[in-house]
Amino acid sequence: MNLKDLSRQLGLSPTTVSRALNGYPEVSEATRKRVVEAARAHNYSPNARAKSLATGRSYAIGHVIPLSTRHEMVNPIFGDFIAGAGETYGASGYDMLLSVVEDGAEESAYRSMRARHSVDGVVVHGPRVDDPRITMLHQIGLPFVVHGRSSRLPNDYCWLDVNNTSAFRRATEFLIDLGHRRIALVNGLEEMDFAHRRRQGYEEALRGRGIAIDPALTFSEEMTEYYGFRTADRLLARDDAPSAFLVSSLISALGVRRAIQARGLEMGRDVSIITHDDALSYMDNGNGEVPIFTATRSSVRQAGARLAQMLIDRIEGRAADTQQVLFEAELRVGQSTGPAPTP
Amino acid sequence: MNLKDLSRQLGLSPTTVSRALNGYPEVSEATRKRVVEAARAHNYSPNARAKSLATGRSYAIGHVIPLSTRHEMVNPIFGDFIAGAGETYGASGYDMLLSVVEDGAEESAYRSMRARHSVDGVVVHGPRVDDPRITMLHQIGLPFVVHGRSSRLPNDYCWLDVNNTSAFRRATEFLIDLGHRRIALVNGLEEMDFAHRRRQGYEEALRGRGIAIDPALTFSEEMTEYYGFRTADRLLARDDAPSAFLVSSLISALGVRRAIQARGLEMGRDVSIITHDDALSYMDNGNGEVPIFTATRSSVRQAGARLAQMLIDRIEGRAADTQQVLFEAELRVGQSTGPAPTP
DNA sequence: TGGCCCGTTCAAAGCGCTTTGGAATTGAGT
DNA sequence: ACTCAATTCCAAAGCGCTTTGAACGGGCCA
Repeated sequence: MNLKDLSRQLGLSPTTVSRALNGYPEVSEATRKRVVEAARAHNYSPNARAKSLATGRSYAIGHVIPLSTRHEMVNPIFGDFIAGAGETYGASGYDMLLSVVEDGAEESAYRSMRARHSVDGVVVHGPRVDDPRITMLHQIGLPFVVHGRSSRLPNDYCWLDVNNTSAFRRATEFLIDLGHRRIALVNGLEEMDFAHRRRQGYEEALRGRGIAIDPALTFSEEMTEYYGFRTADRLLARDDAPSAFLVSSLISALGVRRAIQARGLEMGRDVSIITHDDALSYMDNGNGEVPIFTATRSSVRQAGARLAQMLIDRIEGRAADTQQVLFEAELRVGQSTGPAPTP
Repeated sequence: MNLKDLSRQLGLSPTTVSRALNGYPEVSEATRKRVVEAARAHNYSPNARAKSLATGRSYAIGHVIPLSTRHEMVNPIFGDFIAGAGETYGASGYDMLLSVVEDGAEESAYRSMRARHSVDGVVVHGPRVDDPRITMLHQIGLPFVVHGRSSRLPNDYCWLDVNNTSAFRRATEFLIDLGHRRIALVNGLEEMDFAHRRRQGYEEALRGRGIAIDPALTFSEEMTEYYGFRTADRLLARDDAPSAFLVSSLISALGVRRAIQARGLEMGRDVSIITHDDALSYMDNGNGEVPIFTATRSSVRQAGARLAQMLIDRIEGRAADTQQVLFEAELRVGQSTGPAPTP
């Protein structure tokens, strides 16, 4: 069933039927009603390809995700982000086009989406401190929004970010207030902007309280469970072991906890942990009761929903080209922190 | 830059240029070369919408995922599955269209994809024991493949599944061989086909060895960390606590381990665990060395890649409509299992 | 030299929709 | 009765591509 068939059945021209369905005013309410009902009865939806060819709009948003596990995207938070964005897309009638590419092929993927007119805009995931994709997208004129920011670039694009610096500054200060002096930072890859900013927050807090920064206590890697375990395990073996860990991911925090427990120590008494928590649906950190981990928390799913809305608003001309939204993470105190043990 | 522009620049007709780029034989190698180079030089890719309108093919595959967390999709394994499928799509020139929908709206999402001609086929995720989507897709004639199976339906569709029954049978037998008699089953939702089959395997093994099935030891819920913790915590408080746990998800297994350790017990000595392991990229269960958990293991990413290939082969007419692939899970012995403690 | 075939190119139609620029109908105003 | 504007509808062009059917030369054979 296509437009022509439908219009023939109704004894109307395709023009009128199209207008009736798209809410144009040049058609009487009586005919509109007749048309809409017939469309539903025959289960008619316009051919999306034809429609988009005619309108020049594709009603689709592109997401390019690199394959490599070095990157933080094909990873636990991805599903939740997509769920949030997908919610928004569904409500606004957009499709989501996912493109999984080899590392380094991201730029050409964006170019291809542009050349083939397959999307109206794209979402940039996992920006680096100095991310070439952003300047490139500007150049080729493909509307985009960024999940996160790129510190070293001019701040003239559209982004949504968590205030990573303040979150980790507050978390560090919280630990210092509890008497901790040796605080390890188990960070993500610091070429990633979020990790870079988290380190800044950590360092600001230490400097602010006149505590020297010990490079032997800071780590930057891909955030697996094993990374958390291995790092904590080695540190705890030392004489000058840290009394607290600040961790960038709940997954890695699980590893840190495992290392602590493997040594017969107790989390929250012998060793404290604060982790960042993306509020993932399946990793609920305490399930509404007292959280297991004290955490800086911000829902990545909500971020996805909001960011998608920003992009659509921009595409449809309802919003400026440089909306910027900063979420503040909440510091939720759980069972994993306590006063620093006296030596 | 479109076909017309490009052909004008070359002094050729659009026909010839199109044929040159699509590898048709009616064009001399000299012109083909000239055309291909010009296309690259001008960074030309055909407008995907126009192309698909003309060919009737869309070169896109649809994935519909329900929002609800009751379902197992917007969840840890989703990212890995997509990564695998995306790999295949990329290699074959297909796009992936993701549609996130309210629970229960899945069928209408498929219908809409069909009516709007926005995909050439779809992947069905998380089939129930008796899944209406499968019969519906048959009816509307949209090519599809299923990740998993639907036990109670005629077996005449295209699927790829892990042999869940045999995996859990073997795992159970392994525990029995170690002397365990009270084995708890911490399963996923048993309306889901995979969980249903896992229970079958578990029961077959017990029956085969003449061990009575204790309903008080089997559980069926959404597989969160907290579910594992809570379930194990309660069971271990009992006088007749199980000596082993068979768990359907690594995430929940983490919760079980936490409960064990919280009681000062040791995993692998006091209490054994076997879990299913989807070989997720960021949850590496032992990192190449001795696995932490003894596990039935099967890569969900590989499943995604293979299943995508099956669908494409089918769409392009290279394969039968009812290919069926059964992966056997590998039983990897790790540190979480040991002989049953003597009471 | 005429006729035929092959290799190469092209003009034009068509995919299913939107949208421009009328055309037909109606009703009110004078 | 006639004009004019508003209302309601339509024919046709166009979006950028593929594909059918035909044209055009040149080489080859008789």
